[in-house]
Amino acid sequence: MEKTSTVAAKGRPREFCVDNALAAALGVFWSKGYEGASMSDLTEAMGITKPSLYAAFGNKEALFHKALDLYENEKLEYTREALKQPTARAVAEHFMRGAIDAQMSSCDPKGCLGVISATACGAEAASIKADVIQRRASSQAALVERFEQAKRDGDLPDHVDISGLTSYLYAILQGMAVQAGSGATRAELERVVETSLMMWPGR
Amino acid sequence: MEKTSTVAAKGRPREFCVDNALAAALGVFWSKGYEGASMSDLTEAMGITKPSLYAAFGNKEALFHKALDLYENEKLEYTREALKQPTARAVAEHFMRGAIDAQMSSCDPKGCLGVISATACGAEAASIKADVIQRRASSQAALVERFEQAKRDGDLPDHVDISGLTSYLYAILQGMAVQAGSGATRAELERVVETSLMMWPGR
DNA sequence: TAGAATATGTACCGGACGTTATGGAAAAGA
DNA sequence: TCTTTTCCATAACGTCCGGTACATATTCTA
Repeated sequence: MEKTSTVAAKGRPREFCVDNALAAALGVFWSKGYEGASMSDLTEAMGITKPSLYAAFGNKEALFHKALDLYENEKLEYTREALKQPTARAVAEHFMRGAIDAQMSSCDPKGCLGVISATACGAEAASIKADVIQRRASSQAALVERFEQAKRDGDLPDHVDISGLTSYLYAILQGMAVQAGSGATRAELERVVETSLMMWPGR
Repeated sequence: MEKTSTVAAKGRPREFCVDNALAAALGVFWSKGYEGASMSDLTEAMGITKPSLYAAFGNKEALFHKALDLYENEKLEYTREALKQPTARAVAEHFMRGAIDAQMSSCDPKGCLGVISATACGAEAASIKADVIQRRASSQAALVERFEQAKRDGDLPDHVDISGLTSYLYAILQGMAVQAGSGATRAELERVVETSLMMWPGR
């Protein structure tokens, strides 16, 4: 007796687009952080009232998790693209240049939502922080796997510490996010990338 | 008619040690961030009441700036020590190993107060963020100067982008702080440092 | 056309926040 | 001892927080 996703809704239809509202909420969380974003900030940016928000998304925390899903799917697509690059070096370069585009987009807040949410330290953000850290771990695991493949390909020297190299690359990405959030220019971040690539093994 | 800092205070002497209280406040800010630290958190950790806190430190923001002074003087001493190292590589290594000690001390909160405060995004933290960013800029300028000296010493190749190299090293340090605050182990951070040193030019 | 079901806007809840007024206790100088 | 100064403690202030009743409005089903 599963309800096939019928087109005809029962009651009064909502007057706002859930996807648009969620995108607006993501923008608020991204620029103000989880705790820094008040319900008033959110409802104002989303163009809805609080009861509508609670009816559609549950509560503030659930809204954040959904915004984080959207962030991963839309803004972090470059990370999945990066893993498909042919060499370890190209993977790293794609990661870093993609991070610049994502963190310095003129129409999005600066910095990385993951870094912002993981360094937010309030008590109420504990579950938020845990979610972000877990997502990062699985993303990092994928990169480890990619680098191990690179080593099998003879693309990375045998003596390389894969886990260390992965954490190292992530550290650069996170540091770039910190700097992007602190007012760094795109040119400055590009010089960080150039410097990193200068040091990267091979070529 | 300047009042020489007389030893004899007029009225009733305060019953708590200002330095100890400030150190306790630093611990709270460090682990909870500026906005995450409530006045109740602070007064409880400092062992004083709110009126005492306001009388001695002004308000929450002034207390934070003084805690930040203490943090720079005590916990970031290794950065000034690092600049005295003989080679650019030794400077970088001292920075990174010092960062591990500072960010992973067993008796201090994990991570870096500067990174935490710069990524805190609430509206009330704007002045806090500006202060932290400004301090970081002057610290970074000192490292640029040190690397320029290294270039003059023939210690860094001429083609190196000093500013890029500095931002790159800071990015690694900031990324390590993010990871330290996210539950990374000391061993993991040490592998980041080893990887970074593996790639560092020279030796 | 009645009724069920859902969305909306207003107005409000208890609680935590940073900050301060008040009142009394304690220690210094006279 | 008296005055002055500064301290400590309680309790309250006004404001904002996340979250919610309530009544009204709009759609579908029957």
